[in-house]
Amino acid sequence: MTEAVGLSASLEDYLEAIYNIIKEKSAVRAKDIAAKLQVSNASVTGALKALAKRDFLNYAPYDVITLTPKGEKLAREIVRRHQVLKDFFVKVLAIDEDEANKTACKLEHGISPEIINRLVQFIEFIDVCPLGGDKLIEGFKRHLECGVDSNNCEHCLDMARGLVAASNQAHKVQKKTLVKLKAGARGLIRGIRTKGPLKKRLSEMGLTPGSVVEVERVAPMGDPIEVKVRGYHLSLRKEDAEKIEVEVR
Amino acid sequence: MTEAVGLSASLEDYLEAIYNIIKEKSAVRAKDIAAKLQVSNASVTGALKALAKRDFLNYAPYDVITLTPKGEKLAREIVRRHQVLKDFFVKVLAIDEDEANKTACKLEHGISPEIINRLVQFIEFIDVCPLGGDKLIEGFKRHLECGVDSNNCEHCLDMARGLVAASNQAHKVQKKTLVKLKAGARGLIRGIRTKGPLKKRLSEMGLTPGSVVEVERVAPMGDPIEVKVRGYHLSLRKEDAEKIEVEVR
DNA sequence: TAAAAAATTTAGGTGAGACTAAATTTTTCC
DNA sequence: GGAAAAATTTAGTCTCACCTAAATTTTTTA
Repeated sequence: MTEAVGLSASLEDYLEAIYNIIKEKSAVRAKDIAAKLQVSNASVTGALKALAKRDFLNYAPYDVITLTPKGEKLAREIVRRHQVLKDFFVKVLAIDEDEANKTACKLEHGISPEIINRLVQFIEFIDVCPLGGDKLIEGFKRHLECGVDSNNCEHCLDMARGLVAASNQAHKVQKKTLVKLKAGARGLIRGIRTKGPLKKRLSEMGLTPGSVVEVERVAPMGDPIEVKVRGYHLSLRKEDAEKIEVEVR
Repeated sequence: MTEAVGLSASLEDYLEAIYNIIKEKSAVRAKDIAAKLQVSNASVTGALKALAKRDFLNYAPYDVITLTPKGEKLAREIVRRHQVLKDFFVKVLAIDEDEANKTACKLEHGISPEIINRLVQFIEFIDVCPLGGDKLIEGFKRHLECGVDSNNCEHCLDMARGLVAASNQAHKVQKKTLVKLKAGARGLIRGIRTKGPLKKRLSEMGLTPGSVVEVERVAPMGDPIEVKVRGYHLSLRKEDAEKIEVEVR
C-alpha cells in the first residue's frame, strides 16, 4: 500500500497550469489547460481525474475545477521552483526570458528543495556580497558580449588569463605545449599546431584557441593526459597534447 | 517522415550508462547497465534494440555492444551536461557530491546547449573575475554555514542588510512595516507582529525574520501587495502586510 | 425556449518504458 | 566435452500519458 510518492512530471505540469490560470482569470476551463499545455481536451479530462483521485483538486464531470488546500500548496511549490530557475537563468546567466521559461518548465520537476533553496541563497548572495553584486553580473554580461570566438577578444583573453593564473605558481607569461602542464594546472589555448582531420577532431572536442584547459590527471608515462575543456572531460594522447599550444603564468 | 527528434530521457540514460561503463571497464554487459540504472535485465534489452535501431549503437542479440560514432558523440554530450551541472552544484552551490550527481541525472535531459554553455562560462567567470574568484564562493559557503535560521547570525543579517541597501535610496537604517515599502524596494524582515494561525500562515509562505522581502507591485489602494520572498511570489492583504516589520535603509 | 454552437467527457487506441516468468544462449568448471 | 551456472533474450503484461472520434452536457443565441 505505498501511495503518495509525489506526482509525475506530467501531472505537476497540469497542476501548475491550473494554478496559473486561476491566478490570471480566476476560472479554470479545461480548454485553457489544454491550450496552455498543448494537449488535447480529452487528455485534460484524464489528468483532472487523476489529480482529483489523489485529492489535489475538486472535480466532478462538467463541474467547476478548484484546487484543494493540498493541491494549492503543491502548486505553489512547483511555481516557485519554476520561478527560481527562471530567475537564475535570466538574472545570473543572462538568458533571454523565453528560453529561460522553456527550460525552467523542463527542469522544474525533480529538482530537490535543497538545491532550489541554495539557488535562492546564491542569487541573493550574488546580489549583496561585497565581492559580488550587480557589478559581478554586469561584468559577466559584458564578458558574454564578446561572443563565442573569445580568441579575438582581448577582454575575454584577459579573463581567461586570470583563470589560468589562479591555478599556477609562476607569474611570468609563458608559452608551452599542453604536455608540459602538471595535474591541476590550467592553460589558455593559443594555437593548435596541426591541421586536417586531427585538428578538426580536437576542435570538435572543444580544444580551440581562446578556451581554458585544465589538466586533471596525467598517467604514469605521461600518456594519456586527462583534461577538462568547456565542461568536457577528455583523454588525450601525449602526441596530440604536444600539438596544443597553451599560455600559462 | 519526421525522425531524429532526439532521444527520450530514458534512452539518454542508457546511452550515458553505456558510455560510462565502457570508460570504466571497456566491456559493456547488459547486467551492468541494469545495475547502474536500477532496471531489470529485460528492460535493458529493449533499450538496446531501440538505440541500435536509431544507429546509436552496434548490437545484435548475444553479441558485444559498442557505440557507433553517432552514439559516442551524443553520449559525450550527455556526460558533459551531467558534468557541468554537477560542477555547478558542487563548486558554486556547495551541494554535496551525492546529491549533486542525483540531481544532475534528473536535469541533464532537456537542458539546452545554450544554457549549458552559459553555465560553463559562468563557472569560469566566477573563478576568474576580479570581483569574484574563490573569495566569492568561499564567502558564499561561509554564508551557508550560518544555517537556515539566518535571524540569529549577524553575518547573514549583514548580508541581508546589504541586499536591502542595494535597492533603496536612504542610507539610514529604519524600521517600518511592509506596507510602507514602495514597489521595487526590499526589506529585511525583523519581526511578525501577530500570532496564532495568521503567524503560522505567513511563516509557511516564507515570511520569517531574517529573510529578505521584495515588493513587486502595489495595487491602487495599497491592497493587495505583491511580494517575493525566498522565491515565492505572494499576494498579501494590506492588513497582513501591516503585521510585518521590516528594516530598510 | 428550443435549436445551434461550444465545451467537455467517454470510448477505444497507440506507443514508450517498465515489469515477471520462461526460454535460449553463452560461459564456467569439473 | 558436457552439465551447471550465469547472462541474455523473448513473450506477455501493466501503467502512463497521450491521441481521435463520437457522445453528452452546458451555454449561447435567434
